[in-house]
Amino acid sequence: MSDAPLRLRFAPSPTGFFHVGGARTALYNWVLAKRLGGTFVLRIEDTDEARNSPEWTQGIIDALAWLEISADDPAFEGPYFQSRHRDAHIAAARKLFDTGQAYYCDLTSEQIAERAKASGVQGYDGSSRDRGLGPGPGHVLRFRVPDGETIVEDLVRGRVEFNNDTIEDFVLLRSNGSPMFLLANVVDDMDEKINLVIRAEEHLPNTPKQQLLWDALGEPPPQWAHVPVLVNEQRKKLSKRRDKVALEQYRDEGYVMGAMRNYLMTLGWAPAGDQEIVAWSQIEGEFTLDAVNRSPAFFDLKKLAAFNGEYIRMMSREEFAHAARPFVDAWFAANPQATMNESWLATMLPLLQTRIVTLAEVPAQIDFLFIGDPVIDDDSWAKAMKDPAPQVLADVISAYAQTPWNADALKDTLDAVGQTYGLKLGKTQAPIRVAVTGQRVGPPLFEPLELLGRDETIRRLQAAATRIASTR
RNA sequence: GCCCCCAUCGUCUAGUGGCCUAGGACACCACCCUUUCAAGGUGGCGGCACGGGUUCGAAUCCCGUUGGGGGUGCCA
Repeated sequence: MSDAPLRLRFAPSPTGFFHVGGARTALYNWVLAKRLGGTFVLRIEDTDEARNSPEWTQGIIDALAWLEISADDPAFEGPYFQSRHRDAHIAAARKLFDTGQAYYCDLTSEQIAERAKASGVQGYDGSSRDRGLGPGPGHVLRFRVPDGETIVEDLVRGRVEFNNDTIEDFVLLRSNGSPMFLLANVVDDMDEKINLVIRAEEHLPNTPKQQLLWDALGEPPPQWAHVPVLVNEQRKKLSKRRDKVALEQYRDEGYVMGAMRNYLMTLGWAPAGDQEIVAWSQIEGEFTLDAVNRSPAFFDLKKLAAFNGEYIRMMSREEFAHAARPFVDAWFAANPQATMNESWLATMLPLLQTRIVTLAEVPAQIDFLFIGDPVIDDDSWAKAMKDPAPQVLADVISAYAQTPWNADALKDTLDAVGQTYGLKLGKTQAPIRVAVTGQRVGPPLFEPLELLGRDETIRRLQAAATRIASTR
């Protein structure tokens, strides 16, 4: 490798939501840029006019920022837009044509398919190579693949050999004159002085073609590193159609950045030691490409969830309250009849921190506090209100009329009632919990009772007693 | 079809010829703790795809088989 400063790039196309696979590739590029003092170039490959849309570009920038790949960081350069370099791509194409390394071809896709069918050999057969065609309507510019073999030295996969006979004369310029990916990508890498390309393995078959282009244009190719693809449970490449791949969606569902970032890094790589949940600083200090795995990795939602729960538990109370806030606010916005009580929220939040996996679960755990009547879950009701629950309920109502109103006393009083029926506390609290919260499971019970106060608690207990009476 | 890549518990991985009776994590199961549910603790289940070599010695090196994946566009 030369002594030139390390320049990496991440080159997504703005054709949809930001993909978790793209996020992993971006992270691998970013961590190396930070680790080695290199530059991370963001290049938006917006040359597919049919599928591009400007809003996706902002989505990419926002998603990267969420992962703390910040446009404000000195290591970050860009974004550059490939579409603005069209002239350079075309100039490179012209140079290849002028030097005899590319030629025009007027065959349509249909004609090529017919010839392939007739000859039994798939792909384009190079039949226009020596026809001396110039540019014109319906003419594409094709690269004249030289004889020999192309050897790709890959930092992850080692030496990969391709016989040039297996590489067809690929298209550089469409018949409308616009440059194609293979060319544009190389010319931009050249212009931006990229010397290490880290991308997904699906690009490995493109690499000999691109390396040939570098040679033909008279520049030494960059180093390559092809990282394994991310796959679904069927072990197929993650796809936007089939799989949940939008990074934004995970963020909106309450996955936290640290967990996502840490998890993504462990798909194909592992930090030293027995710990895989580690600080970003450790990852930055340890990551190397030769330690990256070569086989595809399954993007496992369960493990992501486990990481997320772990990261939530690692938060301080303040961090957790801050992180949960948008989800609480969203719930109140959707439930205008509910009344916010900041102090109650602050009391409950710490009780939730070990009980949720995503931040989006927060509102459902505490909503009963802020609405007039809890929404009774039928299944919970049926299970909790079996005998002797009605009698327990009645006894608790009268006992709670005079108990000192604090969580400890409420617990002791309830326990005492239960014992007269030979019940353990776990059983005794069930009907009370359902009466007050509507649910059989939830956060610890006595703290919210204390918050709700004697009147409201007894009102809810009585409502439950009435409901029992009316269904008998 | 052709080209290329890959192959350690169900999953993500550690392992770079002896430290491996293969380690960790997720998931799963059991027990403990416990006001429900979690969290936490303890323990358990479970793997080097197969067949040949090389070597005193192979999860590690070589070859083959099988299996999986990627590519094969006037998409990127």
